[in-house]
Amino acid sequence: MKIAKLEIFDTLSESEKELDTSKKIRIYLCGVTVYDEAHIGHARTIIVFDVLRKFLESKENMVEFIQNFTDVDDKIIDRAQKEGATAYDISVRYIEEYFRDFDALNVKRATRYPKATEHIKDMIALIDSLVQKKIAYVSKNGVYFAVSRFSDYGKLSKKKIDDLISGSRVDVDETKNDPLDFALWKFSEESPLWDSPWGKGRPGWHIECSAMSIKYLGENFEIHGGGRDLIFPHHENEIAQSESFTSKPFAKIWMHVGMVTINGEKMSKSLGNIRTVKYVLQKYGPNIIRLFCLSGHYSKPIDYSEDLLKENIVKWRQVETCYYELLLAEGKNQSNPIGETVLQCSTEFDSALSNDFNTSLALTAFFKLVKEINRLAADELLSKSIAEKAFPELERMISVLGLAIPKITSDEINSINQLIKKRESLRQQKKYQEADNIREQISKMGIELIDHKNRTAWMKKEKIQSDIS
RNA sequence: GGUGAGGUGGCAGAGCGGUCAUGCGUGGGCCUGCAGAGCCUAUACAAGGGGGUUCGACUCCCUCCCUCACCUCCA
Repeated sequence: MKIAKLEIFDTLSESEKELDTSKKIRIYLCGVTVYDEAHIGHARTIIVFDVLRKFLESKENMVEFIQNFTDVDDKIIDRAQKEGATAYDISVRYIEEYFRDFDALNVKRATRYPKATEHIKDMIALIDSLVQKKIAYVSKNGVYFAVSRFSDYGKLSKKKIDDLISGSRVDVDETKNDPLDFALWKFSEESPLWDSPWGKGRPGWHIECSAMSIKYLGENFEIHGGGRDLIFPHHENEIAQSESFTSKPFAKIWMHVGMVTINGEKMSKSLGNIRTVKYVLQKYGPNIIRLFCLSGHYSKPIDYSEDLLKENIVKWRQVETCYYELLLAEGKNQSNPIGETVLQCSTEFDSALSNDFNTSLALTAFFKLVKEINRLAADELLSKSIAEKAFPELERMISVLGLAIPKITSDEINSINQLIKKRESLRQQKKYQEADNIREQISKMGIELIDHKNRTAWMKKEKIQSDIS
């Protein structure tokens, strides 16, 4: 079933804009510069877009999702020099690390991950066109985009050129015609470098996204996204380059994700307050991180704290319980006390996400269903037939949110069932100590028993290091 | 200084011109051999300050205060 109407707040027009879902939805997300470990700030942006994409796909939309790797950059070169490695070595290493982290976070791989270094020709072609149009000029240190030649400059970040100049902290560079002009191509004699019609060197940062998004998604695609901190100058410059090149509006919707803060301050390497994805993954696992990252509206900042992460452990346990209660439900029950709730929660879930992608409200709907199922389960009102109604919808929400229930094998199931039987008979004989020993034994397999009045259910618990219980 | 986003109960966090979600936490009770899960119930002056509009504002307008982000690289 397709979504009736999906609206996303567009930074450029400062209003909610309807996403055209009549055909393939093209999304370009500015990815990471691969010079170091990814942190939770990166993770939030990428998880938000991952859920957006999964939501769209769950609604039968075709999505083409492109996320770049910036693999040529001053930071990469610095890092390489420090380590006596090549820039290439560094970027290859951190791309590998990237996939290790984000596969573990259950992020679906993008349609493709273009790299800057593999698109030098496309960038040169774009720059060349701008030079021909006299929108870019060749100077002593490189090729620059002349901001004065693009009258809409500042439209995305709502900045006025005069304000930018007066408040500017940019180093005065006499070789530029205007302090605001930015580099499209930087001359250099040191590796990594490529030939260009203007001289050896490497591309500026912004041009890669213009070149690659246009190449893979066309000149006017649906959504261009990234962290809020990219609005200026990165996305502003992309607009200037791209629209000067194509003479068409660039992305239809600009979607920006709020920063992850820590003690109220932006998480960033330069402030030295980052928590790497690896660190948090090890302590909390992917599901807790995802619930945390989706707990507030994507456009607002979210403050990292271990207390909040821990709060999500409780919630995650409820999801696991719910999943297994449905999985193991048995027996017949004519009445269906849950059909309405399922439909209602499902509708609320979709409408929350359709209304500027409100994951916070969507989670409320999701947990409403989870709690209702758990309540029925506790009262032994779940039956196979009810489970069959609720399960697909629950699984759909779980998969849209990108959560992953720990898998269980049929061998495990068999041995668990046997142990439960044994424990049951011991309990009937009131041999509680022995029964508890078996519960302990099962618990070591990562299984928690849930005693109901007439039968014992169980669930497989994800191992979470920071879970005190 | 400029631009933008915010300030909601112990914490997190939505929506909304009128009945102020929801979750976590906390108190009491129930269920259980115990534990977990679950249930019932209670809990909070909730809205940064001050004006205004309105029959009525947390929600609209003005003003002041505060926080954060961007203006250099940044998701």
